[in-house]
Amino acid sequence: MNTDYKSSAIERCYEGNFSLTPQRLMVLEAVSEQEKPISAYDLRAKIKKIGADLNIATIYRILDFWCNLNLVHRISAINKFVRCTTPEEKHIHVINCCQKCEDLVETCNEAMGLDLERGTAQLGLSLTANGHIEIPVICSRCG
Amino acid sequence: MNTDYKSSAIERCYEGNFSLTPQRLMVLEAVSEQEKPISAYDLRAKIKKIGADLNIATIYRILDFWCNLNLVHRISAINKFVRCTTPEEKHIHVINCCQKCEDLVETCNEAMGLDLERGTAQLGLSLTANGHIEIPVICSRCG
DNA sequence: ACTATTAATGCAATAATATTGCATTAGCTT
DNA sequence: AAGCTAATGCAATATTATTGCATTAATAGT
Repeated sequence: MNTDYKSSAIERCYEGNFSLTPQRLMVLEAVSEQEKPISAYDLRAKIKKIGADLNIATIYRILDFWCNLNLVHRISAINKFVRCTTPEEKHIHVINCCQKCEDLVETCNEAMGLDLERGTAQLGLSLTANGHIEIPVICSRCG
Repeated sequence: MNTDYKSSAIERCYEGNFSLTPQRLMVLEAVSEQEKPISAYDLRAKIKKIGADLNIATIYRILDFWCNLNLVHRISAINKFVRCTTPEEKHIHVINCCQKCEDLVETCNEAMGLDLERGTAQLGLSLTANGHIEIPVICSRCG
């Protein structure tokens, strides 16, 4: 877990008055070590290897916690979780997820975000601030 | 199930040389009667009420079939299925799904589609033709 | 019409994902 | 230290989805 990432976590917990418990930190570490999205159960197994045995409900609750702080994203197309690679920014998180290899590229494409915002506004809808957008793609390696 | 929808179904089966079996039609009917997304299990229950008892595996397989023909979309954010409301068009399907009530608005916003395509291309990725994009929104009623 | 072949469905078990309610523990506040 | 609240533990269960193999239906070739 790089410094920026950890400091983002500390900062957001501080701002929101949430406690940065050992379990929460452990889950965040484990997620952030991964390049690719990981399932809640696999994450649990991974954490078990380093000696801690968290109940699956705890795992889900903690993942949920970090998702709300936007430090983790749930990739619903594949029911897996991944660290946010642009935690320092307040923006619309656009996540390009390869349909074949599950590699992903997260961007903070301003134009894309604005276009989406405009598009939804035209329909009388509002883009949810905290959500992220998943784009199904084929990456260069798989294409 | 309106006429356009049914004719799209017939046409696509014909073109792809797929058979339009009673079960497939039954599932398509049941999905298309719904405004809101419905889960595979609820769909099964619904079909059961009108006298047919399809195994859950069959339900999934058939939903998958229609998803591939783009007449049904799987809304992965909520693990539910919904009829495509713009079946006649070949375009990028943009589905705005309300985070609260699960109401959705499907559009074929050209600008949005093009912008997404451009955005992914810039990253060396290609938007998958058959995929759809889910946009998390809050609808006017829930906002 | 008959047979061979393939596609679709049935069936049952099971895998994978996620949530619930309540008990317990940990961390703050006074 | 006592009281309060938030977090976690625990176990059961709900929900979603897939698998392998058997059976049936549809199709094509003769």
